[in-house]
Amino acid sequence: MKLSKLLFNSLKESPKEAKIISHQLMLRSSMIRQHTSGIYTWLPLGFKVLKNIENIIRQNQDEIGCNEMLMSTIQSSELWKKSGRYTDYGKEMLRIIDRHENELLYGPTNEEVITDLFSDYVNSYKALPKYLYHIQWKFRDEIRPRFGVMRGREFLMKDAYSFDLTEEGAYETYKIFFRSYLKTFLDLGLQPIPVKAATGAIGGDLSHEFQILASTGESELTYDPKLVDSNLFEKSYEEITLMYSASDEMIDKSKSDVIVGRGIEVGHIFNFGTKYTKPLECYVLNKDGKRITPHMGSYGIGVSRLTAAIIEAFHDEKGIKWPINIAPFKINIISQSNSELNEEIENIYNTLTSKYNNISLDDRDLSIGRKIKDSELIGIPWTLIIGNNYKEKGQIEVIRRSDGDKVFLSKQEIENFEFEQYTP
RNA sequence: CGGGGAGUAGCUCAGUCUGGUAGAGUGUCUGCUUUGGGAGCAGAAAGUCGCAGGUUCGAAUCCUGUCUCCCCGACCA
Repeated sequence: MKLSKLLFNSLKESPKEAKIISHQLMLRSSMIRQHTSGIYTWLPLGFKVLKNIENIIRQNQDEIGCNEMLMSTIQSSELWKKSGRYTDYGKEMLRIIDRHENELLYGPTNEEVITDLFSDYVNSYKALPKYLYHIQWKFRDEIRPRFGVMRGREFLMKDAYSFDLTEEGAYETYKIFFRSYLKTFLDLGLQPIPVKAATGAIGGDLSHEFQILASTGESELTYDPKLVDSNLFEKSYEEITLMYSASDEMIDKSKSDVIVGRGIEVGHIFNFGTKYTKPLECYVLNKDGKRITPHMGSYGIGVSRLTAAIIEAFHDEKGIKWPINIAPFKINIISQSNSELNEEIENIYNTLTSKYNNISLDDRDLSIGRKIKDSELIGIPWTLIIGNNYKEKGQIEVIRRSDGDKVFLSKQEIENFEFEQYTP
């Protein structure tokens, strides 16, 4: 994409409401704009990042046989009255009355809707287990929204729901999701710490949060340092859960040899048995024709929060440093304006675009210094400068955002350069 | 919800104490000069001073009410 076409306006100073680095950088780089407290418009750059994260999550869900679907944002209150949560959920729930005086709500989560749907569509034990998910906007009327999209009221969440015939089956499913979550966060370039967690309003007896370590994180956690391991996925569920970790309300004060830190909760998984299937009268028939109440679990990932969490993990004083598979653009080509090289540059841009399909060309009429600053702020993994060095020596300067390393390559070499081999 | 703070130009802020009719930096626009690290010069546009009411000859400034936003704490992906 040519940056002259992009709705984008970098800010030198950060708006005063932004207190944490990810919020500041998201505002300065035109990723988001606040609409009202805890509610944001995703501008083109932020939206690209959001979609990239979403796709990595989607691939991982699909890998474990999860069905993607899309449930509505607005729900009827009826099912919530059946499950008992219409009163339990309290003021966090945004309630809406339609013109016929019907009570509706903006969904904060989807256990009721999915259980009702499953109950209608699945009648036989042969269909189990089934995993369903969607990626949809949620609304929770937080007491105090803060830190930009880190704690918004409206947020994008991937929520999956599993249905198993037995408690044992549900436990096996829980382990599958547990491991899939580790892989998802590692794919996103993050180091997840799974911690035993309280189950809160969702209910149930088994639950893990997935935390990303960050000093600005909202939750306190303690963990065995061995959990910080980029090969964590190689270990089994049992091996991992033997290592100690706990979120604040579960902390065992007598423990030693553990690290106390702060984290950003980016995922949460629950195993809650028949908590919803029972009140909503969801059942399937077993081979004896007897009614069996399925065991459920639910599995959330905060997609919009992850954009902020990733920035918290990858930034420096100059701006964001996106991992290459999340970056809004992989490569940004910078040139001088009014250059005689325009045709050459256009060629290089087209060649790289056909290879990587996600390249930007900064064709704005600005000084080269300004373009470099913007490229750093936005956090594009590779910046190519086609300027004096190219004119004089045929060299393109290639700068890697992660560490600032530079190499000078010819036009020929650029076409064969392995840009994908990149970790921040 | 309790405690604290703030609303003045797109952004950062001064002006409010002591009332006299709107300022700076940055960004934006135009022209010229520039072009390797947020360039220089000249010119321009841009704000019903959050909103409503009151006091006053006169209100960004004083008074009353109200709305919004932010920060600290208790809940959550």
